[in-house]
Amino acid sequence: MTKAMPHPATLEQVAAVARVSRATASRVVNGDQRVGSDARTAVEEAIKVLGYVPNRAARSLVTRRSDSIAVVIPEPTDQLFGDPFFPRLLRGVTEVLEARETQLVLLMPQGSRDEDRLSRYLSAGHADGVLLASLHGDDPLPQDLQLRGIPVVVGGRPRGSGITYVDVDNRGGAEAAVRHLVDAGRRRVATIAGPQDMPAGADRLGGYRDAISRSAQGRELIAEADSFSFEGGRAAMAELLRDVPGLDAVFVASDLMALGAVTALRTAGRRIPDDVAVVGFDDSPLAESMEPSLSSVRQPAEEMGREMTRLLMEAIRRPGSAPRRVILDTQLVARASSAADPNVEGSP
Amino acid sequence: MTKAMPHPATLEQVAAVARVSRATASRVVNGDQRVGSDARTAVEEAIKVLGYVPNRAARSLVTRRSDSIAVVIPEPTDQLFGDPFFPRLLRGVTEVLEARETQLVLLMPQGSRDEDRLSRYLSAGHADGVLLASLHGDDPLPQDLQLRGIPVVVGGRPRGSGITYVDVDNRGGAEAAVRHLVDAGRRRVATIAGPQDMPAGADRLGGYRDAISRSAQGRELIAEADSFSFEGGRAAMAELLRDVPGLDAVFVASDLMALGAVTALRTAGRRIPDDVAVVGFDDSPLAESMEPSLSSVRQPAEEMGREMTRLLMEAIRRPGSAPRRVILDTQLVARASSAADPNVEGSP
DNA sequence: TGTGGTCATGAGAGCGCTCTCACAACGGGC
DNA sequence: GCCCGTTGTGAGAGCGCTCTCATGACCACA
Repeated sequence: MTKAMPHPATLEQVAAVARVSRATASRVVNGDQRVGSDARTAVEEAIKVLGYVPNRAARSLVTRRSDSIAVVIPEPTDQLFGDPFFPRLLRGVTEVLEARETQLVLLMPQGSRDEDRLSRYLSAGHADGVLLASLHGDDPLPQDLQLRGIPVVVGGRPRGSGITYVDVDNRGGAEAAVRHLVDAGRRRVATIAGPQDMPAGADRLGGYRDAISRSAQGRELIAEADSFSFEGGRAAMAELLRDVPGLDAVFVASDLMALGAVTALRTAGRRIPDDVAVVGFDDSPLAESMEPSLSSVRQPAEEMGREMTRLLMEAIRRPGSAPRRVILDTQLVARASSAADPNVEGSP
Repeated sequence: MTKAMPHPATLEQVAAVARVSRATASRVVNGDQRVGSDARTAVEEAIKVLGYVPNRAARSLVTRRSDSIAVVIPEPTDQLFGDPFFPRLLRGVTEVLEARETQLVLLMPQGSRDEDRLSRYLSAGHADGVLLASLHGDDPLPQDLQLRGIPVVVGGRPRGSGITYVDVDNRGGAEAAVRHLVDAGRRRVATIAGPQDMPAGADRLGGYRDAISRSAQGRELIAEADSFSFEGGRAAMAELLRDVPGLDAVFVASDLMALGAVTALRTAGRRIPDDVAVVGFDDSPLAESMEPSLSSVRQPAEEMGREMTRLLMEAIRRPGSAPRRVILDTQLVARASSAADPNVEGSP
């Protein structure tokens, strides 16, 4: 079954076949311009014939680059994403790396022992840079690595400063969602906010406030859920209905919470969107699946992955350059749950 | 900001500090038993003092092992999983690799050009083995790699034979779900099956058939959805209600389809679980979130990752050993949607 | 024809490690 | 006392590559 696998071809062999020196062959492989066209074509031919692929280990050994970057995903991240945000992010990362012939090494530390190992691993220069997926709370890891001179880019707004990061425009997305509701003629737009100790939670609430302050509706109508969960959304909606029975729209800071909110609204006998319009956040597959389909704010996960990777490659190329931050636009996807109320539409 | 990063310590330096030869230092690092205790402690001390971490590139160069494995996730996989099956699988993989000091290189080929590159990359020996996440249809990749002598383990049942793979017990899980419904006193248990050209779809339907054939209910009540989607589930449920208005339970081959089915049941005025009990498959976060909460069959994603990795490491250690297959147990998580019908309970 | 410059090419060192082989020291069997 | 095996250690080759430096060919200009 197992075929005798001959050793992969070496540069030496390529050179021999092409009747040039190893140095010249190396130049061709690495795109050095100063090679005569005869030699170049001969080498290219030899590479094709032998199926030559450079040996990364040997190359790394001398260049002191690993041509790979590490993607670090700390423990509880997968809890956060009920939707495939995560595969999408990775997809974006691989897309950019692919073109750069760089490898993605995935690290998922669980517990502090793993984090130690990770720290040692990274300081040993086994990765040229590090991508840190949204960390929980005030993780010291990015600062740590930065101090060690290892390029880092964080996904999501980190606590500290001086760190390059990419975030989605949570604030702007929330603001757009609320504006959408107001523009549709809703007069009492409430929000169900996520936990305020998470940047995403706080920013989305901020966006709601921005929009309300610019609207005719004077009062803010806020219920804060203690977690981005179904039950959190349900409870917060029940609370809102008790305090503000007359509300006619609600912006919910996550789709899963929105599902909970919709359940509570149904229980209370409100029709969606006729009585109450609902907009969620994330645009998870859930959103399209709900009845009625849920309007939601879409996060550009792939683009986030791409942008993080671009910034990291840049930081690797130019060590010591100033930290940067990039905020990516979100996009409101309007669906049935926030369709304009036919009774109200048209009235001033 | 960027601290001058001194070169990481080399084995040579460790040897010098410990006053032994490089060879002896190497023996200690690699756990060779034949080292005197004096030398051993001296080297260990030196390693600690210098913060020595072996250079993987140099090691790989001579051992011809990469001490890394590739995890390949072909394009459309993320569509399939609305739930975080995928992060959980990777978590399991990293868990095992961690202990083996092996790296995980993630590859997400998109399109055939990427697959070519991937093929070349892997044949160049840049990974000691390959983990293939559930592939779509009859991907030739596993056979390909196997022929090239590269150890492969596939997640999910592949089309061909002679390949080591790990799968969850789709059939058994489905059978348990249906049995659960029958045991709860349901008399007309239907199923909404997934696409039959996917192994998971076919196996889950097989499980339903097994259970029905062992039950008092003679007739199989089957509707086949054309995809594992919300809409597929909704349409199939509507069809079932038309053909078999008297059904009192339904096993749905995925949670997302179950959500669609529940919607259709509601529209038809059926109460859940009083009139119709529902059980899904996947136990995604969705299941717990639904109203009523959805009973579902849980897949051991982490364990799948762990087992795949174990098998791969084994295959790497012993090249040419016989292909193996491992089927992991699924677990029925009973929730409100399949609670025993109070009207029926107790009656013979 | 001599001189300086550019350009293509090759020789060779050396990246950090493992592993084979040689060797010294020692102990026991005859 | 001789030979054998065992055990701990070191010397050194060499993995496949990049990159510096030297070399020789060629051209332009004086």
